[in-house]
Amino acid sequence: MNAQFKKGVLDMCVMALLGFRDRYGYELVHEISERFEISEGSIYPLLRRLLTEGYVTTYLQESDEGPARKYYSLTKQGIMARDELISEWRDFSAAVSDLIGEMTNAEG
Amino acid sequence: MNAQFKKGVLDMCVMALLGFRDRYGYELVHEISERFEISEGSIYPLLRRLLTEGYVTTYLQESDEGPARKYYSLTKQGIMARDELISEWRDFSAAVSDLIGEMTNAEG
DNA sequence: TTCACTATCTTGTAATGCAAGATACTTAAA
DNA sequence: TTTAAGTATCTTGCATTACAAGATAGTGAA
Repeated sequence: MNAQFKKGVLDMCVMALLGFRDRYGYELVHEISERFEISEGSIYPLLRRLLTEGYVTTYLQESDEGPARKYYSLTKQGIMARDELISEWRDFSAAVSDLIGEMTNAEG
Repeated sequence: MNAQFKKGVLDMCVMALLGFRDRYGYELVHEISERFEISEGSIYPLLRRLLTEGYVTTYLQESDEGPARKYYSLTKQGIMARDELISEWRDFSAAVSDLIGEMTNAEG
């Protein structure tokens, strides 16, 4: 999988998942991995960025299965950023898919 | 428009356009600009990369309207790279759109 | 001669995914 | 006891790439 495709999209996916319910980093890695390849080295720095930008807040919660989990919760700013990203993604991915469709259908 | 979304996608779009017919840099900038925002500072270095990787060849052609145009032509390797990228893009963008759809429809 | 348009190219910066590795808790097998 | 597997977080440094900004240069019209 082309790593470049994921640039910017990962933020959006994480925020979309957090919009549904709070989640912790490890959970996000596994959740997204069901859709496409992703590594922990991408998610943890990304979550830190979202925190710095005020798009998420965090709280610790103990677990019976291992170390405490750090849950992430989407803020109002996060919701707005997410919605903006999703809107841009829809326009952009549609434009790209159109272009590809036109160029490959008409190919000589 | 989120610049991050374009990472990797621009290569694919340029190669898709070149798969239809040979084009020169300035032309590509304007062609792609009809679909989404793009600048010359992205296209010319990108074309140089494609050349280095053997995905395109070039030839000069004089013009009545200004300086000579450098046309880019897709090689067999370029065609294979393009097809691979397009296949990955289709899978990836579908996965992302699905995830977003599921998370925003079911939102509380 | 000045401007607009056409056309190519370079430099430096910012952003971000990821490999690799460190740390630490729990449980179960050897 | 020791070892390993699974769960969980975090950091460092690297590679890639879009783009702003600016330089250069040809053509044709005002």
